[in-house]
Amino acid sequence: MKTPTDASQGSERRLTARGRERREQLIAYATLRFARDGFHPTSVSEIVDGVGVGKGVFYWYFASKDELFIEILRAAQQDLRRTQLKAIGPTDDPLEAIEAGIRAGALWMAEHPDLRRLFEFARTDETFAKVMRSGQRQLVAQAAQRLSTAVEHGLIPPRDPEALAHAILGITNQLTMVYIDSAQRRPEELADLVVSICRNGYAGS
Amino acid sequence: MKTPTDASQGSERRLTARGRERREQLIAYATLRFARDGFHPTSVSEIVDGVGVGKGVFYWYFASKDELFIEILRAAQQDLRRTQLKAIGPTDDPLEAIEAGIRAGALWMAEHPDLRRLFEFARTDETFAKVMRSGQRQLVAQAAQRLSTAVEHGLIPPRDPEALAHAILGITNQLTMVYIDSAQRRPEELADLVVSICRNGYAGS
Amino acid sequence: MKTPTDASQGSERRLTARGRERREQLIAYATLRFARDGFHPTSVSEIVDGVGVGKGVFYWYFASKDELFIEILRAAQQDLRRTQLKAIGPTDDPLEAIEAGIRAGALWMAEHPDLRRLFEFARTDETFAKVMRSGQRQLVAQAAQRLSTAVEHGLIPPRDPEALAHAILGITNQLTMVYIDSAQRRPEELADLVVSICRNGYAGS
Amino acid sequence: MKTPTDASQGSERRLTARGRERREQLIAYATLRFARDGFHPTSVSEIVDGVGVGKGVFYWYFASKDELFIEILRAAQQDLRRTQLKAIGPTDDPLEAIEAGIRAGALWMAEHPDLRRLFEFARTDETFAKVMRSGQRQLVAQAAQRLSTAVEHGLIPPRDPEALAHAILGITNQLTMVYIDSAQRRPEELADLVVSICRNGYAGS
DNA sequence: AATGAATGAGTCTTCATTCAT
DNA sequence: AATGAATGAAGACTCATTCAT
Repeated sequence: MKTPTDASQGSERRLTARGRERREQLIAYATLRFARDGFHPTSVSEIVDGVGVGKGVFYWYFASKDELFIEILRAAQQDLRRTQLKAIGPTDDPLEAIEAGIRAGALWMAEHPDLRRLFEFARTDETFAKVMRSGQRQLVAQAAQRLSTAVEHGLIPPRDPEALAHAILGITNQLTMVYIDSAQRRPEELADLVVSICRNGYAGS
Repeated sequence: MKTPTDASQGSERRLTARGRERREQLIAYATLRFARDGFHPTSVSEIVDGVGVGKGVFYWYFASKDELFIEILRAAQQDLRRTQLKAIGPTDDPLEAIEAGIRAGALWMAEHPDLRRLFEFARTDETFAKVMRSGQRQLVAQAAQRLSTAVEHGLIPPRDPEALAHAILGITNQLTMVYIDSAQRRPEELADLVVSICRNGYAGS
Repeated sequence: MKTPTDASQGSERRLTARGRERREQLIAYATLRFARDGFHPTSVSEIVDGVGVGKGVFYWYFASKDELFIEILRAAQQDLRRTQLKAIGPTDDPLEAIEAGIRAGALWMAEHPDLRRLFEFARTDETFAKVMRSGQRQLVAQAAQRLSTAVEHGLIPPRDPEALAHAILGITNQLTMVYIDSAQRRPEELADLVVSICRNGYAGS
Repeated sequence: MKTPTDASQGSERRLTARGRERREQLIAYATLRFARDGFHPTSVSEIVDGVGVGKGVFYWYFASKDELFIEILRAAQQDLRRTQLKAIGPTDDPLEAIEAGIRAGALWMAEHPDLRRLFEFARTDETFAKVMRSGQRQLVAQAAQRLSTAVEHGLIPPRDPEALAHAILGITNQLTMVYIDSAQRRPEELADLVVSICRNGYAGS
């Protein structure tokens, strides 16, 4: 019925330099607050007040609170994937690639505790779980691919590569959450720990 | 003229049989809805409507929505711990105990997908994270204790037992989430998978 | 997704005597304000403030502002139809019935200027036009039926009875609007005038 | 720097050819949307988006949304009156003039369904009712004048000419609304129907 | 124990309008 | 002439909680 206005259009509106800045400012501040207080408990009012702009500004840049959150999630997922790919680089050794991937993932999580929290919440809210599943699928597929190759080359015992990939994800999430949020370990230490446990489990040599 | 202390006191009020039933009914329905739609998106109105009672009933049995949720969380955590302890039984073999604990944990998660989802959300909301941390601390302590023993006995290589415990938790959560919610594996299969990966990691024999 | 709450249920909720009173009070005041200031310009806040209750009360009794308006329209249309039928009574003479119908319609409009204004607006807003069309269809059908009978009996010259019914409606609306809102004529006078013009047009004897 | 009087002055600013075009474009599109969706539900944003210009443009050409609407109404009323006068031409026969006026009015309404809808709404909103009343007064006065003459010449039975004029208006509005919006009759047919009913009522020969 | 009614702060969102460029 | 950005009051509606009965 109604022609959508403002940011509600599917395509992004053309923004000036100042506009792009404002947008980033809003995203940054919202990320902070969503991570600290939760998505639902953080109101749009608090966000615009925190940034020091009028309420309309928010809706000039984002179609809704949900859309902003989804955008944050998407960008973060993409950044994680890219960081990981860059870290792995052009290796031929599958085991090396796997380890590099795990390490890069753990480091990213350690260095982006806010985004990690958002991921965690998003998985629990059906509105955002969809987005998370799609992103996670890609992440897991990448890892599973490399694990599969390693199995074929006889470098690791045969086991469901997808399950392994998920296990790695679970370990990374949990250890990052516990040891980074409590500041008990530095990112590099943490990454080493994650790699070691992923590789050997509790009984491995 | 009755003193309207209601449920606000920490101690539970004395309830008739019917009262206890009502209370359970409310808890059960709320758990369902919190798991399906999320805690914040589910209103008290929806809960009482779903159960078919007036709004006052809710506040007769629970001091607040938050308190109800906390109670659900506490009871679930306790049930998980007890289930695990019972499954382990009076073994002397640390390795056996560890495996039994992991298996029991995975099974419990697989059989209580709603509660698992609530756990997941609760960890992301500062209001409930406190409760979760305390419960998780106990769970991890139990596991770490056994892992520590196994290390002392030379049954497994020396590694930070607490980190291992967390890793086990992470693997269990992640694999249960993925494979149970998507109905891809039966609980027992899933438990085997979790045990196997926890023990060996991806590279272990 | 969400189970509807409060008045959003299709069926009316069970109300106490006090509740029914409140409801009527809200309807009466809203009718007044919608008629005086227009539907869109009248906010729900103004309505509850005018009645002296909290904002939630409105949504306890009505699912939305739109629904309240539709209910007002429906009730008014029904009242008009019933008033007209009662006024016509069990006549055998078609001409008499037609005249009685016109007179009753004009009187009702003259005595309910607020509702007449609401009708007028409702016809111009696609959200409510549907409701209006359905009510008007019934009204016109009743009149057309009687006109058709009169034609068959040779009491009036043959002309499209439905068109005649609409013409009667148009005359009634317009003359009531002009002469009642400006207080230039009393309802009975007005009704006589409407009947006379409907019967003869400008050139008829 | 220029004094930013903009369109706020009563007198129109001097516009270039391109400017005049833009203005007409905005008026045309706004008319469309106001008629289709209603005045209140159509936002200025939607209008400028629909035309494909920035928001400032609107306020360059019009002092406000209300003013734009009033201008549309005024222009339409003027066009209707002029069309009617031109159709009547320099007749001496009052009856012929009356009929020509009715026919021209009905035709105009049939050919401008959007404007007819706007008229209808405008009458129900106190902000615009003033404008409508003034325009309608002129229209009715013209018709009443001719009816009065016809009465004096003994061409039609004596009846309040102003009331007759309003009745004609009511019939025209109602029949146009019903039969044009539903596309059941062509404008010329409709005009014939209106003339016939206005002349004879339902009982006239 | 339980209900219907009520509260009112708070939520997200819209929108007419203005302004700097 | 025109644009993107900004304002902020106002809008409809929600909801945890309380209260009288």
